[in-house]
Amino acid sequence: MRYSESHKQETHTKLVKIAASMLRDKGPEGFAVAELMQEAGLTHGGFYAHFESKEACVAEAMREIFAELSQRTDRAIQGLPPRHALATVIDLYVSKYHRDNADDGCPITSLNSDMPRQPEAIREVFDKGVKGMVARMTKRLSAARIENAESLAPAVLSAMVGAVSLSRAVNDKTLSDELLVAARDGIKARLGLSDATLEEYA
Amino acid sequence: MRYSESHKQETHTKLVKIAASMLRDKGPEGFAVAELMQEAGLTHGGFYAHFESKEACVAEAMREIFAELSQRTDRAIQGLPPRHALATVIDLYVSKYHRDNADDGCPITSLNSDMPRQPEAIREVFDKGVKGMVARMTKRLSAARIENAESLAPAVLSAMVGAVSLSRAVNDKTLSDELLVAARDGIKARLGLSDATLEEYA
DNA sequence: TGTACATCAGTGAACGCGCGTTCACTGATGTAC
DNA sequence: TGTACATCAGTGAACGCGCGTTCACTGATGTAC
Repeated sequence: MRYSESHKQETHTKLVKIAASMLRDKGPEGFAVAELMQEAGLTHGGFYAHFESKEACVAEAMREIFAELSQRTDRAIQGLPPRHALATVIDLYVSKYHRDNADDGCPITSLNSDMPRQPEAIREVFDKGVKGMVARMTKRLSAARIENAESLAPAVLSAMVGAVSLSRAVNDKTLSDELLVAARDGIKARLGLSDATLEEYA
Repeated sequence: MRYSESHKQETHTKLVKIAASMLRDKGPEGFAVAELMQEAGLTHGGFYAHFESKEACVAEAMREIFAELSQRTDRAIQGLPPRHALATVIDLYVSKYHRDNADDGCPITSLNSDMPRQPEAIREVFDKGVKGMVARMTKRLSAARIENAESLAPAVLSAMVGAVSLSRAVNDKTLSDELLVAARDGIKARLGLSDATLEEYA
């Protein structure tokens, strides 16, 4: 059963990664321990060699997701001028890809209405994630020389979250597409980031 | 066990009302049939004299909620001039009361991240509710003489939803309050509905 | 270098529990005579 | 008007099921001698 010295670590990483996908796709109560273990090619009993409880697993997965997402976004806008960087962050978040791939997306969007029903430990991880995103948004707005960055950041973030959440919640494809595009354009327009304006500053 | 002729109807109405609260408070999987019946002073077996299944009960409750909310909003802005009416709708929706009383609020906010995991029948009811709200928002924007009402309506609605959802999802009271106020002011500012502007047009 | 043993990631049966649903039943009512 | 009966909203025990968690176990590995 044992393979190499670092084998447990590798298995653990794999489990967290799978949990991170399932958590966002099916919600905290929507995926089962047995299902997660099966996906990793293991049996359900082994779960408790890696996590104290399902709750602890969810918390760890959520921490990992927020960290990964932050890095991925930084990478995507690396080297871009501030206004383009900001527009890119919005375009990436309020996108069809994000809407259609919840398992690879932001937990704020996929889990927001689950959070009020979650235990304290999980809510704390979520809060840290939100605070991080607000802080980074504030920096990006400032860098793009947009006024009132501090009060605008939470407004912009919640508009982004609402747009993707609602476009996912809706079953009608046409309505969903409309919502997504209208919301994205609305947010960018409010920040003076319409495509024409971007060219101007490029 | 029988009381009056209309007794079943009364019981049914009461059950739908309780289900409507529990649905928004705890989510579609978060409340149990037995819990609902107990709340109504009945035993769980009687549930199936009123509903074909739990799913049917959730669908009916959601239809009822959307209808009730629409009427309540219309009543709240009755007689107000268009711009004040619009500002009032936003103030009522993006409010601490709405954040703190999910069981009495809008299902779009309390159930958005549950919807992708729900059966078709429930998603259809949800879609109808969203379409109704978008249509009414469009009318209100037009009445307030705001341009591009049709493309702005879904953007405004999703910003409102995102604001309340996120302020609920967050556990930290200070952060939650900040998010709520920042988002509400942002939406109103974008529509030229800041308090000063309202006075001007009053 | 070769052998005996301790370790512990992973196995798989079993647990208690809450869930949605079923069903034989009860008994107050409205109706037929 | 008084009596016998059909109705059906509501009762409560029981069902099968999936869940998170526990636990005695296995067997390849690293280590002690």
